Amino acid sequence: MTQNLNILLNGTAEETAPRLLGSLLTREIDGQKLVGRIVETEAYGQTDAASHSCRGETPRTRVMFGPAGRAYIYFTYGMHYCFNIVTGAEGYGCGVLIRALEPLEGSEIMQRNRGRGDQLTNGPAKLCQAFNIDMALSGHNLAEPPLQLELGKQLPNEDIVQTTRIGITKAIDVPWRFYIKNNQFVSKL
DNA sequence: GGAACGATCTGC
DNA sequence: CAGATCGTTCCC
Repeated sequence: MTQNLNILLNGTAEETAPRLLGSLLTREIDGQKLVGRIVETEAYGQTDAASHSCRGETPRTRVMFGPAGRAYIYFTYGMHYCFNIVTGAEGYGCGVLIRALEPLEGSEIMQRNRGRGDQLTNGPAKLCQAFNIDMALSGHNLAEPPLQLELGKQLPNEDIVQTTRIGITKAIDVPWRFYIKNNQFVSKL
């Protein structure tokens, strides 16, 4: 499994982002298990004005420049966490933001974590709250519990929509957002 | 030291 | 559409 991740994550963020669609994210907390299927991703590259890594390595972005297959998590707007999968070669800062999941297992716990019964994982900060992902998991190796990535088989191109990214003010024309066509758990259509 | 600004979400 | 709310970055 670890070897498997390395093969896929060797690519750049924009190569990897569409291939992560359909993969599973498993979270274990207090003996409970949460599972979600990745349905929306965004790529952030090193030479990308919208990326945290574009000005080089800083204390905050250090994980992005580390080995692929780790979790780059950041805190934003004074209250939200977002979760990325680091890709690419060590020393090259890029990653894939996970924007939405389809809940497959443990949705009752996700509801409790979210404090509501709907909109559990259809947004980057929402899914972090549902999966209890915060800075404690920064740099975590996603081949290991308690947060694991299990690669799915690559989806056919006709099932993937490619478009521009959301919520950014720089490089707004770069088409590095990918989501599963007709999936109701995507954050925004 | 200080100010500006978020890869967002929620409720009005 | 504005407010919440604070760490990071950059400039003086």
